[in-house]
Amino acid sequence: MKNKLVEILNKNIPSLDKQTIDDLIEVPLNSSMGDYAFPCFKLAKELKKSPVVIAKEIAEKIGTVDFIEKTECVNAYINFFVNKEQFVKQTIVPMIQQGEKYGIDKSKSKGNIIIDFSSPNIAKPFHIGHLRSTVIGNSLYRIFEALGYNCISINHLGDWGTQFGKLIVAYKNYSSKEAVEQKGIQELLRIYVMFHEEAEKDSTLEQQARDYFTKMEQGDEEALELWKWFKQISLKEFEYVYNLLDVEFDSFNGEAFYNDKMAPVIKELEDKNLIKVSDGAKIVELENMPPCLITKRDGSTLYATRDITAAKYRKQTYDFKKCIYVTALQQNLHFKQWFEVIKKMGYEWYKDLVHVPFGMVSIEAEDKSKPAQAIATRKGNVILLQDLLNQAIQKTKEIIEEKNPNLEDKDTVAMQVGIGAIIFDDMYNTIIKDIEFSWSKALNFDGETGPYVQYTHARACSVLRKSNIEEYDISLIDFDLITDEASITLVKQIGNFKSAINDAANKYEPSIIARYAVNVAQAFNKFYHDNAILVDDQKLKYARLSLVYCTTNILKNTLYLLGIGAPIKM
RNA sequence: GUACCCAUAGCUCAGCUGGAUAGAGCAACGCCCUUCUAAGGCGUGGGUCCGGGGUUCGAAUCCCUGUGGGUACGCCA
Repeated sequence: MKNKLVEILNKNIPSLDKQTIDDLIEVPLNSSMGDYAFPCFKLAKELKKSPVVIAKEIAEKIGTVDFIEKTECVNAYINFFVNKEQFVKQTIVPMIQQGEKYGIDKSKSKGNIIIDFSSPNIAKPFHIGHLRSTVIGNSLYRIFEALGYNCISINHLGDWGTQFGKLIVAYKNYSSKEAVEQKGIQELLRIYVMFHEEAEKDSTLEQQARDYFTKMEQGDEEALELWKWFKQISLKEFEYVYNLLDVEFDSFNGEAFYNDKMAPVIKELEDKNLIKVSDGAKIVELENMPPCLITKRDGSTLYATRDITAAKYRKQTYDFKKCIYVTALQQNLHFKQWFEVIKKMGYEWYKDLVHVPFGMVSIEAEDKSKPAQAIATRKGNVILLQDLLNQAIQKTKEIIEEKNPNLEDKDTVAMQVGIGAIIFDDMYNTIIKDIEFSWSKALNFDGETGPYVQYTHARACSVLRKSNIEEYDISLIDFDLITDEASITLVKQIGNFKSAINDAANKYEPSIIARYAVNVAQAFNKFYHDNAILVDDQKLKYARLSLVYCTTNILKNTLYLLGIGAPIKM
């Protein structure tokens, strides 16, 4: 409908092209100012007339058009009031025709996009700090897939480095096979912390750890066996969390995977004359930035070396359209640096490397007047993700017992809602913002929250269920029965679904989907409150139900895009 | 010291590539369940959009600058 308006305006304002007109058209917040509005300020200069006069002239030229009921000039704005029936029909018809698939293109025809996210360190517990990357990455995966891309999720595990030397030494000194098998990561963490405590007293420990890591790099069987074992134990525990969160990875190729692939890349950098030696380390000098370190004095590799190598490998393997890295903002410089190195190597695809940074998570101090505490695994100042999720599930169970004790399959619903609340909360704000974790806020399910959206969806499902209508026949819907303010607002909102997805993708910002979901839910709840749906008047009932049906699909899909389940009862 | 990020209601935040009276939620207070799920809806109060310049017909939005907070700056990741 907007397109048609653009056509008409374009005919009457030849000096502006369609794109410009399209950009200028606004949707007023208040419907008393029309459904679309065109501001004439920009035309004032070239026409050398007051914008108010221009607005009037254009409005007169346009005259009457079939789908526009009324045109009104307010100051320099031309406000268009569209024909409600046509507007509703054009919005709703494709949604009914495409059902659940509306707005979701699963063709995977637009090429490959890699999303590198979650990437926890092996042998350390999964805490709320890891949640953000996981949840944001997963959502971006689903968003880009909905736009027709083939997404590849890569968990770039932190599974290589001196820390594993430390772990081996710690294991040998302070633990046993039985203890690790029984207690898993908890035991690994315990001995890792112990190692650092002991290392302060015994300075030879650090050297022993480095030696063990060197052994690993040289392929020492005993060391590698232990490393593999630690990795396995960690992965098993991570799997548990990923299952709860409903996150899947196409690849777990972490840092260790690139161990034997870095030498050729270093050679390439040397061949291209990009390497300089500084204090024994190999570096690439950059403009307006500190240099990028490629190898240490002792010749061993660094973070950037592995990222550059991984990027090259991924380009060769997947020929990606984009490679997206979801990591904390603190790593900004690191990514800027090595992206620049890729550029200097002459690869045009450096443009397709995207860092999606997010803000820090800290933990609210018990005494709220004091500053929040940074997460510190070694100091024990952590909130384990498992604990958080379990608390959320528990809280949800209590609410269900109170509000809907006869609900069937309470456990499944409690899981979907409890976890949904946590996921939603993490992505409701612009991801760059820091989060100060607070139990009371995380477990609040009122207002703009995941459960609110889920609840709205369940409510809508309930109405559909009671209607006993399975399919909607467009030819039987009287669109002119949808006229009230609340209904029209709802139609406008659900009509924004596709642009919300595009917007979220362009900005790498899942919060746009989350906010959109709340907007739709609010519009639906208002509609639900104002309009009885299951009424005796069959025509009216059918028309309103068609709206409920579309809303249900939209809500379900917004939740899906965020990685959240949509229970049909709660 | 240099670079990057942030600053909007008591709190947490929206505000699209500048546009018509700056919006939600939480918290507070009041109202609405004999009607389709009250995890809901409605209402009230609450704002020098950090300060100062500039660009513009028009700035919370763009530019410059100052302040406050955060983060990062060669052998960790």
